[in-house]
Amino acid sequence: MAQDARSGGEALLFLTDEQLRKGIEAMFFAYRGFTADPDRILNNYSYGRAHHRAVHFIHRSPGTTVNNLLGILGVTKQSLNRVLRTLIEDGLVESRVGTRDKRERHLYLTEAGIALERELSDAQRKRMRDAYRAVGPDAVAGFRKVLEAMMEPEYRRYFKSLKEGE
Amino acid sequence: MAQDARSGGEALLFLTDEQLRKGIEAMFFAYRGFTADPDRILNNYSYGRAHHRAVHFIHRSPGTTVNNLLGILGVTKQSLNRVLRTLIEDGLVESRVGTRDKRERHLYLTEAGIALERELSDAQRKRMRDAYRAVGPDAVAGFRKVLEAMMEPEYRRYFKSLKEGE
DNA sequence: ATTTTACGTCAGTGTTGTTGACATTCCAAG
DNA sequence: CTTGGAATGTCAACAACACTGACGTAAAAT
Repeated sequence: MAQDARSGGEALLFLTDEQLRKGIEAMFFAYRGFTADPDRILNNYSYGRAHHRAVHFIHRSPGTTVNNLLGILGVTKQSLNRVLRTLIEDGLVESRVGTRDKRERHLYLTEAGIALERELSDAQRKRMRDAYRAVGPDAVAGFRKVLEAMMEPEYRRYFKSLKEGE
Repeated sequence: MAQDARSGGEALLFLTDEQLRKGIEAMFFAYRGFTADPDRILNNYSYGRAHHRAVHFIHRSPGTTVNNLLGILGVTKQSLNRVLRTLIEDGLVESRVGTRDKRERHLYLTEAGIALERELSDAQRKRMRDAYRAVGPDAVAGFRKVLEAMMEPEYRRYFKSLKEGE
């Protein structure tokens, strides 16, 4: 891959292969930090990240359908179903048959589910807040811009649609 | 970003739970984008992310030992060993007994290993470069700052030690 | 000589992803 | 109204990859 940074001069120095590799590794280590706290908590409940993701997005969009969740999470419905089944059995998630379309199942967190979601997101938010505080608003704005630019277009669209107006 | 730190004396508005949640979700979707290209490539070789990580860090630090790699990757030796064994069997990685300390195994990429590493990192760098280009150097600087702040201290130290001087 | 370190391996388990098969429900064409 | 296909979700079996625990070998450190 051409080292196009050279041709542009000083202004593009942040695009050297070396800089990009640092960015890649930073992403790797940061994501581990990002998931470390929830992972520890989930371990106590013998749940995994898949449970966390399901709980998170059900919390964000109560009443969402299984199919909806599939699109967001990007896994097979069978994989999601296993996770949902345990969450339902354990009384953290409630599944209601759709009234308009009885094929659909609408998903809601129970009180216990809300409690777990809070425990997880409190921990994750704390890490995010500490990081944000350490670097200041301008850096945070840049952080968010790069993350958005890195998403697959399909999910970027979804993400942006959430930003304004929920 | 609709709200900003400047408005109405709310210097900390970017720390609201809502803003933090957006950051968390951005991280989730971005990381998926970040791994999407390598995942597709690895699929052709029937390798997984674990192989990618091993290949990446052996490439970055040729001659690194198994123990070293364990520390960086944060997995058990059994887990790493399974991956290394297939990479060695497939002729992508070479394991040489240490000369100074014969207990150690020093790991190197073979020609084939270097080729795979290049294929993977070209794809990943391209995504990173496109994202960087889309947002500009200031945003990238902020991105990097937040990522560093989000790492576990132990790995942040390691990461920073790589930044200067390799 | 004994202990510790580095590495490899075998066995067992759990989470999470996959495909394949199947039941239910909706809807539209005949 | 019936029927066939599409959509939604469930169950079963399997693969990848993480984990723990136990054991073995070799070499370095004490």
